[in-house]
Amino acid sequence: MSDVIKPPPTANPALEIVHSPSLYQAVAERLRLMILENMLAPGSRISEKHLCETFGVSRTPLREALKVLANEGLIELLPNRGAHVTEIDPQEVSDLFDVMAVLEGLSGSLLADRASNEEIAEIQSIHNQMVACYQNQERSEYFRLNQHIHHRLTEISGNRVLHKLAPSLMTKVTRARYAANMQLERWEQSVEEHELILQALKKRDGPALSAIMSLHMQKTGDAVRQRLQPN
Amino acid sequence: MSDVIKPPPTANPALEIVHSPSLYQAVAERLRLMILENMLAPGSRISEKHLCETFGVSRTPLREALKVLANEGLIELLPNRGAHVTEIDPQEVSDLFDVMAVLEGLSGSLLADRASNEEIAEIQSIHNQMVACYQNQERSEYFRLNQHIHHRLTEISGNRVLHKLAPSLMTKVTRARYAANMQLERWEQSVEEHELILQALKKRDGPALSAIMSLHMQKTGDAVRQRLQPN
DNA sequence: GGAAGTAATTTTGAATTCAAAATTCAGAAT
DNA sequence: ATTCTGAATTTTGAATTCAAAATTACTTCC
Repeated sequence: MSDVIKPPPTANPALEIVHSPSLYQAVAERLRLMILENMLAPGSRISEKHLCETFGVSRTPLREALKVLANEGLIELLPNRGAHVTEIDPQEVSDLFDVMAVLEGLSGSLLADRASNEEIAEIQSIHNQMVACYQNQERSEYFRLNQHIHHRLTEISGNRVLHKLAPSLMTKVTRARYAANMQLERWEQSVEEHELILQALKKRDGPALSAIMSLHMQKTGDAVRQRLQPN
Repeated sequence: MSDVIKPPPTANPALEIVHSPSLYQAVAERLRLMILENMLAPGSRISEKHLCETFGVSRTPLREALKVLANEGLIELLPNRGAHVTEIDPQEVSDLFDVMAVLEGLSGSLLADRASNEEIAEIQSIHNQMVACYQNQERSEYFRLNQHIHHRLTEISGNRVLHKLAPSLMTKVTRARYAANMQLERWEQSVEEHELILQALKKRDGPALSAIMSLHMQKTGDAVRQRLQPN
């Protein structure tokens, strides 16, 4: 294997490193996505050399990215024994949703006080798109909008710590949902809950909004729990 | 400056890199502490070369540590322009305490259900030591025990996500408290609140414990807020 | 045929090197 | 004196190199 012709940066265009603020961030971003979508199996070992070739970067920025991901808990670094993708532990996923639920509750309280009319209209608009996706059974676009609306809600809540914290937790939530491969029944229920959220938001009813958003996350958690622990 | 005699690892023993699982972690740990205690002033630029000499390590592990700290939000990495210690933004500190308050609330709910008698006895013991420290006005030891009791409480709550999340937020809380340079008046009140927490825990009164722990964090936040915004 | 020990290979951790970008400094022009 | 220009220096980003540890493969012995 000495005469392997090194291919141009990478074969798979989906894996190419593009629009990079800095190289390690681009690599971290890519890795996150790969772990999220289970392209890297939980528990599997990550070969530095292999990933370097895949991404077309040297080990330095890759290893920097690995350190960041390890800090986020997506991978584990065993000293002198390489990086492993963390397993999806049902207990940890359960714990995660409990934490997310109280954070959503906080978000709801703040939103009722702070959302402007324009912002509420924007949320309504995203919600309408989501309903349309549901009716057309456009699953992945619904998923994308769902991420987006959550992101905007934490942003509009005006608590910057919450807004910075949520995405990294959401990454794990999304990973668990991928693994759980949610069903349609829950989809309908979820849309209804979003409807209730919009109503409470428009009424600016803090306690109600807080309760519903928290409950929504709890129920999502229940559904994921059920599928991860088929007992 | 070509004949500089390189000193043994480092001059200041307090800065020496010791008990390291891996080098970058040890460096990250040290840096966290230095930022926490305002040895590195908020807003100040971090010179890689200088820190390498201080720690006696090469740039590689230092830069890995910087990436991790940036991810935690303790420093900012401006591309091609170095690392800066993040400023302590009063608004962000305020937001932080709001988030911590709901997390403490969750912790309280869980603790009432899950703490064993032995664990409650352990918490009581730490609390007793804290009271003794208060009576003897041993400020720094009280501070240390306060960190410890919070850490144990999240651990005993049994929610691993909470237990992993809290320390990194606590780092920022501690940093804000250092910056605010808390006064004695609040100290007495704080001890009383801890007393109430113990009582609720022993009664295993979930709602009460949740409320008190959350309130305790909110009040700490109020005190810090007041000192950071002297208006 | 299987286990144990040892050499070769691979992989990791960390220092060094190299190139590009930013900063500093000196000198010239206004 | 001040501002502009451009070379020298420093600092950063990333690749490469080197040493130590771990893994693999091979040989020998039972």
